[in-house]
Formats: sequence, C-alpha cells, structure tokens
Amino acid sequence: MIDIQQIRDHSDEVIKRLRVRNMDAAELVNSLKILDETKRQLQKKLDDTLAEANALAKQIGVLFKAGKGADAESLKEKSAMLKKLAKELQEQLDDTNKNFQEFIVRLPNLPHPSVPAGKSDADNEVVQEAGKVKKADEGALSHWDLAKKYDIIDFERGTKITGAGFPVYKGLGARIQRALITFFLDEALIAGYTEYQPPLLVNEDSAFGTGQLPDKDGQMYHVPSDNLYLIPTSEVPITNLFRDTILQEDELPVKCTAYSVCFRREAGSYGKDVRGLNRLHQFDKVEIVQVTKPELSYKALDEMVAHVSVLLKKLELPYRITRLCGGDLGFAAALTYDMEVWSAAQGRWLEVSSISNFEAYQSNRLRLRYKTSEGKNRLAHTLNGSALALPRILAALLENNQCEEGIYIPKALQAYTGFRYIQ
RNA sequence: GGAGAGGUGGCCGAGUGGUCGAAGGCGCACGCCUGGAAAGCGUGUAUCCGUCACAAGCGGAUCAAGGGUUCGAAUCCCUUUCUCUCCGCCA
Repeated sequence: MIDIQQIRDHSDEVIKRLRVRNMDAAELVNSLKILDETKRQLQKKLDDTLAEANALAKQIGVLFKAGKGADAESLKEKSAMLKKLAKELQEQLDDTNKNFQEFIVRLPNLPHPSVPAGKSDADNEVVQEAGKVKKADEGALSHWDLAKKYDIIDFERGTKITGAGFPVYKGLGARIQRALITFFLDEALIAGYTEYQPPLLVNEDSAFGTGQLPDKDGQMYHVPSDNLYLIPTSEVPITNLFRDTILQEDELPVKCTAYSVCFRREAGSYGKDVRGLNRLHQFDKVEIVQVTKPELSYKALDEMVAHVSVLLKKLELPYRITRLCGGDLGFAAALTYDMEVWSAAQGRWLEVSSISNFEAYQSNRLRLRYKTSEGKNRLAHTLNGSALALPRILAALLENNQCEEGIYIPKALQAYTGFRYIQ
C-alpha cells in the first residue's frame, strides 16, 4: 500500500499520478487525510490518558507499600475513570483505524513517470522488438492441432479428469515441459538467483501481503476447510518469505527463483483467447524475485528484463517488450514490462512474462525493511517477473517451429530435452 | 486424530501480580589496551505509533495472538494459534 506520508505531504501529486491509471482519487485521498488526522488526534488523547493512568498506578503502588492503603482509595476511583475513558478512546481509534485501512488498501501504486497514459493493452508502448516475426505458411497448424498431431498434450482427457484448462502433457510433451523448467532454473542460477521450492498453498496473511487479497479474491482457488489459497504464482510464497523482516543492508539485493505450479480461476474468461494453451487454470512457471534498495530497483528491473530477453533469444523465439500503460498496469506495480512471443499460427503476440517493480508498495504491506548503515529502517523495494511461464512458450515453440521433420527444438533446449525434434 | 509440555529481545535463558522493555550469558558494534590480533576491560545493542525537523528529548504500545480479572499483568483466567514429546495414521 501507499505510504501515508506521501498523502500527508504530496496529496496533489498522488492524485495527479493516479490519473494515469484513469482513476480519480481525489475523494479517496481527501477521506484518507481526514481519517489520518482523526487517527492522530485520538492517538494523542489515548496516549495522554494512559500516561496519566500509568502514573496513578505507580502512585497507588507506592502508597500500598508504605501501608497507606486507605489513601489509595480515592486514587483508585480516579483510575477507574481514566480506564473507562481510555477504553472509549481505544474503541474510537480502532474504528478509525479500520476505516483508514479499508480506504488505503483501495489506492493502487503510483505509476512510474514513464508509464504511458492509456486504457487497455492496446495502448501499451512497444519498447523493443527482436527476432524475425514469421508469417505462417499456408496450412500452418495451431498449437492445439499440433499437440494432437504429435500426441503430446491431451486436452480432452484433462477436461474429463478435472475440467477445462487442465491439460495433460504426455510423452515428449511432458519431457519438453520438464526440460524447459530445468533450463529456466539453470539460467536463473547462473544469473545469481537462489532456488526455492515454496508451498503451493498459502494462508490469508500471505495472500494479503502480496496484494492478491482483498483485490483479486475471486482469482484464486480457495480451500475453505483450512482457509488456504492455491498460489496463482510463486511470487506469493516467495515474496512472503520476507514478510515482517528487517534485512541487513549488505544482504541486498536478495535474488530468488522458484519453479512452481500456478493455479488461476480465470473467472469470466472465454473465447478464442482461452483455446489450447493460451489461458489455463493450472500451469507451470519459473519466477524470479528481487528485493533491493530503493535507489537500485530500476536497475534491477532492467536487469530482469535483460535476463528474460536472453531466455527468449536462446529459445529462438521472436519477441517484443511492451511498457504497460496506466490502464493495464497491475494494482501494486509502479512499472511493468510485458514480454510477448509471436505465435505464428494464431498470428498474434502472447504474453509470457510480466516484469514489475513494485517499489515500496508491497514492502509497506509486508513490513519488509532493511537497516541502513546509519541504523535506520527503510522499506525495501520488491520486484518480480516470470522467467518464464511455460504454456505460451510451448505454444509458440510448436507454432513457430513446425517444419517437415516435425517440431524443431531450439539448440539451447536440446541439451535438456535430449531430442532435436518432436516427431 | 488422542495425551502431555511449552511459546520471553538476533540467539540462549531468568523472571508467578507492582518501579520489567524485561536479570544473566552469547552474538554484534564502538572504545580502551596491542606493533597487529586474541584475551581482558568499558560502553552500547528491539520494533511500531504520537509529538517533532523521518534529530534529541518526552509520551504510548509490544514478553505467540485476541479477550478478561486488577488501581497495576510477561506473571492470574478464557479463547485461538504455533512448536515440541509420546501414541495413532501415513507418502
């Protein structure tokens, strides 16, 4: 969440920057200012009352010790009054805090100055395009047709045993999945990331910590009997490793990578966008996460974009990088680059990675800080990105690499698959 | 799932109603000492909120979490939660 200090000091600036998200935050910001003021006044009154009560209790203690219990009686009465007052003030303060909290979590992160205005993904700014975008040959097959042709993904039986959006990978399909995971993890290790294997279920605190709750409640699978959520990305458990943590300055940057299965309900999705591997309820992803000093977070963002670019180059896939516009920017992100690969048979770009700098927005919620060399605690910056999400990579590999021999496996991946073609 | 024990500061560990944010130790930081180091000695060493200059100082809160008893609770009571031990079950 946004630091209240920013609203206290620069509320106009906050409102102005949120306009890039097509949000009119004036009313919300104003309410927050009032609530913040009320909160502080109540806090002051409460503290003063408690201070008086504390002093009184000490006095009574001294009297009792001196054997003057009788003199303490009148003080006890006064103390009872103060206590009653304190309780009332506490209740008011709790209410105000609750309101304040409800309001402040509704404010998304402030977009970075470079974020273009815009309403939808159509307004995203293409910052780079690399690799040759192939025109699909006559008779080129979509990946779902290719998957069937080579018998590597069984969508129908996935639907039978679970439901739509839960494909079954088979034979070379399963093996290429495994190869991709290992390839991505190895590349992350070389880039200095530490590998983790997190739980796939998280509790409410964690879901709140990274902003899935309360914002994207319906997007996660929920296990009511234990009140746990299936992770939509390993960003959730990994970033939450650092919840309520004060790191030492020399521990930064923290770089983590994790492979995990991800689960998304994708309620409301339909149409051709969800065909085949385009949008699934369960999929595999390797994630990279960084925790950095504030002044270095944009350098880290560039580094992460470069890392993913290398992966795509090694996979010989045509890709482009877009900078998300205000309307498409995620709630907690200040700046996001999407990485998209070209899907030859579908003739469109598929998002395979989303790399974001959350600045201090997540850490504020997570209470993730670091101690500076001066001994002061500051909020760290958090970043994450997919490196990479598997299904659309596989879709692109199938569609772009179909040839007479079958499906060509890029050289870098052959070391992992052990085969050169899917035939 | 059943029975029992327990959750105190970065760690270990005292503390069963009063001046305890908390003894002692370890660790860490700084200083003295030293040619340098070790040892030794000394000092310091949590977090959040408010006031304020995001200083000092002052005030408040925090001994798993929440509630209660009391003038006063780390200490007593209740609830929740987590950990450990034994038993059961089990990849």
